[in-house]
Amino acid sequence: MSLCNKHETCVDDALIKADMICKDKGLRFTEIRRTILEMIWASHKPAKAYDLLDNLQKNFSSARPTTIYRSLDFLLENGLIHKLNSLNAYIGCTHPLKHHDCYFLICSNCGEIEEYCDSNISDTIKINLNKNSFKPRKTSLEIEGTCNNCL
Amino acid sequence: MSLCNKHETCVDDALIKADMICKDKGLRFTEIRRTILEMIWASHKPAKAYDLLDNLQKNFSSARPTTIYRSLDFLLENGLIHKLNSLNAYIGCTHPLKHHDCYFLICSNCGEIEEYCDSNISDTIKINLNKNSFKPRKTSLEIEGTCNNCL
DNA sequence: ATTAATTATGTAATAATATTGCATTGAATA
DNA sequence: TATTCAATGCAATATTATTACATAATTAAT
Repeated sequence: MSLCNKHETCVDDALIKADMICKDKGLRFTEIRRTILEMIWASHKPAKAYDLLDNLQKNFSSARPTTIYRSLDFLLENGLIHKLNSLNAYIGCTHPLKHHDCYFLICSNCGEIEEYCDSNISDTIKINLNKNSFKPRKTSLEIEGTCNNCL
Repeated sequence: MSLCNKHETCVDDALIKADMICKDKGLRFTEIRRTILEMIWASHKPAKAYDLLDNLQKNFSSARPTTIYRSLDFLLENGLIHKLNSLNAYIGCTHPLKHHDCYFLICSNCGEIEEYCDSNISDTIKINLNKNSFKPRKTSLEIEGTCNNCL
């Protein structure tokens, strides 16, 4: 939690942004989807699908794995969350409006994730892919290590 | 297969290198481990654990999921293969001797993987992590897109 | 307003990926 | 040869994710 210095507001911010984005795109931000996004934002730790399911079932007793995965797909497709492939886990996107490439610093000591967007890195990758004539669609960069706080 | 222009020898090369590395480090490169590495190298497509299992059982009928995962762990730990987190699949390492950071170009059209190692990218990442005082241990960079050949 | 079309959810089953724990075998070492 | 440690055998189970088909809710068309 330490890397978030305004956790009281960051969840609300995320939900408000999500509302805007969905309204804008004519998407249905249903109660289930909203609840799942809220649960994901509740910590800065990566959320696991079946933990989300357990939680969701407190309010939506009919929830099943599909319920979760369908909502996760929705949230992923619309840039509201990211999947951390190396952890099979999901985390809220901090900038769903102006979406550019971003990567993740995963602290294996405290479990905290930092979404870090740096155009230097994206640019370097782009330049080198051009050299290699590869046309990228989706980049996943996950760096496991020890964070600032834990050092 | 197209990106490999000497497939007859590349599998053998990989096995010879693996032999050397294991001998050097005093590791036991058992028949099972060798067979699995060979199966992984048989294509430049990512190998799935349970496909490897099916294959392995032809020669080692007692093979079970643990058999595979234990060998995959061995091969991963010793830098002989990589795991592609975004695909839950495994691929041979092209330079197990001089190991530096490397990343993967995944063509979603033909399924081919290219292991691409570029110090520009690793350096840029390192510099930016230093700025951020994060101490990296393991970097996973996977780029999905369309390869040279398929364009 | 009513119907039709589309999207979201309910529900069950199952697939795909991976791990745990304990027993046994085999290789290396003392 | 006895001992130790590493590798494998084996069963069970945990974790992650998808498929298929039915029903309900929302939106769009008439």
